[in-house]
Amino acid sequence: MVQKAKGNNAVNESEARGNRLLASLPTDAFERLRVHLEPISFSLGEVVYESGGHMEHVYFPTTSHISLLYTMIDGSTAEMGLVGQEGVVGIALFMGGETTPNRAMVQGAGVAFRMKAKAMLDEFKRGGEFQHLMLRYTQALITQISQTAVCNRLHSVEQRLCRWLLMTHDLTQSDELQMTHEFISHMLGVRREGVTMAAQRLQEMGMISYVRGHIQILDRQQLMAHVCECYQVVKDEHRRLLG
Amino acid sequence: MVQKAKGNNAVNESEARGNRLLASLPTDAFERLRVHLEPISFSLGEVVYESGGHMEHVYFPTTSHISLLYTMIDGSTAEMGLVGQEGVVGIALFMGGETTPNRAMVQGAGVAFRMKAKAMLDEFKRGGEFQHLMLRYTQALITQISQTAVCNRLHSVEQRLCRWLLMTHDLTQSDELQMTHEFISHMLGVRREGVTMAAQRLQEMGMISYVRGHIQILDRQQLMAHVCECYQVVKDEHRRLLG
DNA sequence: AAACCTATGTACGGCAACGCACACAGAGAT
DNA sequence: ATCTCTGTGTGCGTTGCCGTACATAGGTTT
Repeated sequence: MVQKAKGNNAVNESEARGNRLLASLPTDAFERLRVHLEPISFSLGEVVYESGGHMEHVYFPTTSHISLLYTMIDGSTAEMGLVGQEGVVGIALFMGGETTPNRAMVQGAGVAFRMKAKAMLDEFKRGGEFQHLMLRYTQALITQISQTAVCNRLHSVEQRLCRWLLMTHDLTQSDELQMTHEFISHMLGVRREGVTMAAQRLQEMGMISYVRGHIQILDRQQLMAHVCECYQVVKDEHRRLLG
Repeated sequence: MVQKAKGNNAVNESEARGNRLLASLPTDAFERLRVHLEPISFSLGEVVYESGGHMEHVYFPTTSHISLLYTMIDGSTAEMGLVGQEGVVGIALFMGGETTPNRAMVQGAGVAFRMKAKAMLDEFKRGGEFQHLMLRYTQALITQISQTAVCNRLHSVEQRLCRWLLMTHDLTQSDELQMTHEFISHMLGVRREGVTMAAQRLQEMGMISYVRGHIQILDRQQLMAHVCECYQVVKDEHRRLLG
C-alpha cells in the first residue's frame, strides 16, 4: 500500500517532476524540497485523508488522482474536487486550517510524492515561488469547486457525467478508465441507475464503450461537444493561473 | 453610490473593526493598513466585481453583504458563496490570480471598507498575522463553497432556502430581510415559483412571514431544526478557523 | 381615485431523477 | 462445471422541480 523509495534519500527528479507543481519550481526550491519527498503507491479507493482527521503530509500526485468528497450524515456522498498531477492534496496545511471537513479518496491508482507538513511549511514560509505556486493552485481549485457547485445545480446527470469523464481522462495516461457505475454514482451524488442510463446514451452515441468496470473513451471531441460549459471554464482558469 | 470618507485620511477605527477580520488584527498591522482604508456605501444589487474583470480593491464589509455568483451562458445564475462582516471580497488578489470567473454582487445594502490592491499586497507579503488571517478565511470560504456544491446536489429547495435565510440573517443586524422571491431564486438557482412555494411552507409553519420584498425571521430555532446539516458544518468550520 | 408596476399566488402538463425490486451476465473461486 | 459475487440492465410508481401562463394584490405614480 505505502511503498518507500529504494535506497538513497533523494528521490528521482524526473519522476517527481511528473507532478506539474513540482515541475514548475525553480531549481533551488526543488532541491530544498527534494530530500523530503517520498514516493507512494496508491490503490483505488484508498482514503488519503479522513474528514476532520489529522494531516501529516501533503501529497503531489503524478500518475494517481484523488477525489475530494463530502459525506452526509445519512451516508450519501458527492465530489467537490478532483486532484491529479496538476495539483496537491492537503492545502489546509498551508492555509492554516490543518484539517478540512471532507475526505480525500484515491480515484485512480498510481503514484504520488508526499512530504511531511513541517518541511512543506518551512518552504511555504519563505514566501517565494513555492508559496506563489501553492496559492495560485488553490485559487484554481476554488474555481473547480465553485463550478461544481453551480454545475450540480443547473446541469443534467448526462452532462455532469461527460464533464467527469473528461476531467478524469485528463488525469489518466490511457483511454481506459477503471471504474464502475456504482463508484461514479458516489462521485456525482446520484443513483447508480442514473449513471447506467446516462452511460448507455453516451455509448449509443459512440462517445464511450464500457464493460464491467472498464470504460473506454472513444471520441473525446464528441464528449467535448456534449459537455456543459463548466468543463472548459475550469480548464481555462487553470491554464490562466498555472499555464 | 460610492461615498468617500469625510475629511481626514485615517478612518474611524471602531467602525472599520466592525469587520471581523480587521478586528482580529494586532494593533501594528491595523495601523499600517488604516490609512489605506476607505469606507464605501453599497446599495442592493450593485456589482462589486464583474466576472473576469479587473480588480482594483479588496472589500471588507461591515454592515453590507456580498454574494459570489456564477452566470451561465444562457443567463441562469447560482450563488457559490456569501461574504459579510466575517470576511473579505477579492481573495483572488492575494491568491495571485488577480481576477476570478465569477461576479460579486451586493445582496444586503450597507457599508464596507475597501483598500487598494497594492496596499493590501504589501501587508500580505510581510507574512505576518494579516497573511495568516487572510489564508484562514480563504479556507473557511472554501468550506462554504464546497458545502454549497454538495448541498446543491443533495438537498431540496426548501432546505436550501432555510440555509440561505439563516446565513443571510447571520450577516444582518435586524430580523427583517429586504429581498424578493425573484432575487432569492437567482441565488438558489431555481425558479421564482419554487421559492414562493417553499417560502409559503415556512410561513405556514410559523418560521417566517413575508410581504412584497420584506421577510421577517420569526422563529430561528425552528429554522435551525428544519435546515440541512450544511448550515452547521460551515458555521462550525468558520468558528474553528477564525473563532 | 385611477392607472400602473411589481411581487406573489395558482394551475397544469411534462420530465428528470428518485427509490425499490429483480433479472441477467461476466469473471473469478471451489 | 458449477457456484458465487459483483456489475449492469430494466421496469415500475412517485416526486420534486421545470416551463409556461395568467390571476390577484400591495405600492407607487399621475
